Amino acid sequence: MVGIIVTLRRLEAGVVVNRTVLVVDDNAKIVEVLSAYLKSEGFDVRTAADGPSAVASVAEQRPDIALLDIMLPGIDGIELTRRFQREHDLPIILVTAKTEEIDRLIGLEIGADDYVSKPFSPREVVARVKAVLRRVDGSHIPDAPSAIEVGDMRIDNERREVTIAGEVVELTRTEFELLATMASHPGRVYGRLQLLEAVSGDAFEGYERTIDAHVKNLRKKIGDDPRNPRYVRTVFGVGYKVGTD
Amino acid sequence: MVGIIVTLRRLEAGVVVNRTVLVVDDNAKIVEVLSAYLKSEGFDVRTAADGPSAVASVAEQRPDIALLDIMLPGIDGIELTRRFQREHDLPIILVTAKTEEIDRLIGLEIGADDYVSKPFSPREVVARVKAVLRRVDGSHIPDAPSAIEVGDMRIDNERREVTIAGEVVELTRTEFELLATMASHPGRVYGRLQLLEAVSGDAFEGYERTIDAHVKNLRKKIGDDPRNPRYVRTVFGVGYKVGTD
DNA sequence: CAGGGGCTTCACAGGCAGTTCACACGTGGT
DNA sequence: ACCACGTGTGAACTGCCTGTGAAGCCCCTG
Repeated sequence: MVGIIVTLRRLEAGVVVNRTVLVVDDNAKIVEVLSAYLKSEGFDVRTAADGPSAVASVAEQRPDIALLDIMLPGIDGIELTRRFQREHDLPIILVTAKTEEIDRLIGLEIGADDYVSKPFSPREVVARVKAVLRRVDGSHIPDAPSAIEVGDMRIDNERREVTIAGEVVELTRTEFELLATMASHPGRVYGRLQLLEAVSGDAFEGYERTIDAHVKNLRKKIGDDPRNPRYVRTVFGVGYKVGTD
Repeated sequence: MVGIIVTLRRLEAGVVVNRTVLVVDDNAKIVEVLSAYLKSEGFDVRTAADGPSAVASVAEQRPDIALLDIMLPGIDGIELTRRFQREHDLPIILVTAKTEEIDRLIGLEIGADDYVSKPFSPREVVARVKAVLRRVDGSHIPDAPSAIEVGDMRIDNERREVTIAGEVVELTRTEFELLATMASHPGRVYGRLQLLEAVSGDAFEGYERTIDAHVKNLRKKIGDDPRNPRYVRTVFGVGYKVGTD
């Protein structure tokens, strides 16, 4: 069981302080991947592998937000959520193994600020962490515009929704991640390995050409012709990019 | 007239040099992935697939840091660590297959500067490489160069795009690599073998004159006259260079 | 447990890019 | 000025890269 704490910058008595995120999961790999992403986004990260460790970590120093797995040794995520919210008014994002659990949790009025179901992409988690922090203290969190526009296409990270000329386009999780990743830096070229990592969290396993398949499906849905693309351009021998030539 | 925007560099006797990382692993894919990420962060990367090759590579030219797999044909990573640290005072990051091995290794006081356990994310590795280099020589490591300017030509690595006086010039992958490689050290002369390696990743197969063909095509696209070049100059009997005379 | 959706992998086809060759031209040395 | 050798160049050839449809697999759903 591992817990991670992450932070984004915040102004405190005139001093710039990184936001701290506590990540709690017993899967070391998940913790590692999330840590890397959160750190690269400017958060400070602390980790815990089980319930009691998480409690100790929060008691020692209150993080700005906690990411809790539900299945946890010692004390489970639900109990932790109750305790942290009551005692520390801590924003919480719960991680569940099954989608259906979310409904049950909401029914139980657990009161977490957001939920993420596995499998999730690191990008998605980071986006939600930022969203919750933004919502909670309404402040300026650098980066992460909630929506990006490329031509008449609009990518809304918070709602996880893409519209073209106002029309909603239904995308799968992977397709959205692919598009959102590339659109976060329009014009920048992304290699297949980078995209594979952004989509699956691991660049080492998996077939690079899988990305091609997703790009194909994505293009079909957004009505993009590979020969004359408006949105997703292929960069021969390198990868793909979105937007400006 | 040469202008450099940003880059991962260090001043050495007045000369700008990229940091060099030696990646040693017998898994070709891992080497490939790590190389890609490290290069995209502005590092020069050399690779070796076994112990003896690594020794030869370091003897030939000392890298700034080495990334060693523990399980290695010929000479294992632990022995390499001892040798490199004793003989070259080389910063080392060890890669292990099992987390538990790390504790054992620390117990053995191998003296590596850091450890990474598989599976790891490429980002994590890059972060640790930077951290170790920062720790070792105290200097801040800036982010990867986003663009280099030579006269009115701008080479944007992130977008993989070249503009001259604001006009975009369409280049193939090889042409871009060629130009970007030479432009990373304006004024420095590159031999055909060096360029062949930079472009194909392998200097030992291929015809040197192939570079000439690419230079020809490149010059045509950027509007450079071989007799009176503004950007890519021929160094008779040696190779090519970009920029200042 | 049958159905469906989504992710991955595979095989094939077409096209673009890389390589090579041969010859013309320029360079530098004698 | 001549010669030898390195370089510029256009065209043909080869090979790699990408786009694509289809099949397999896994997980979730009803």
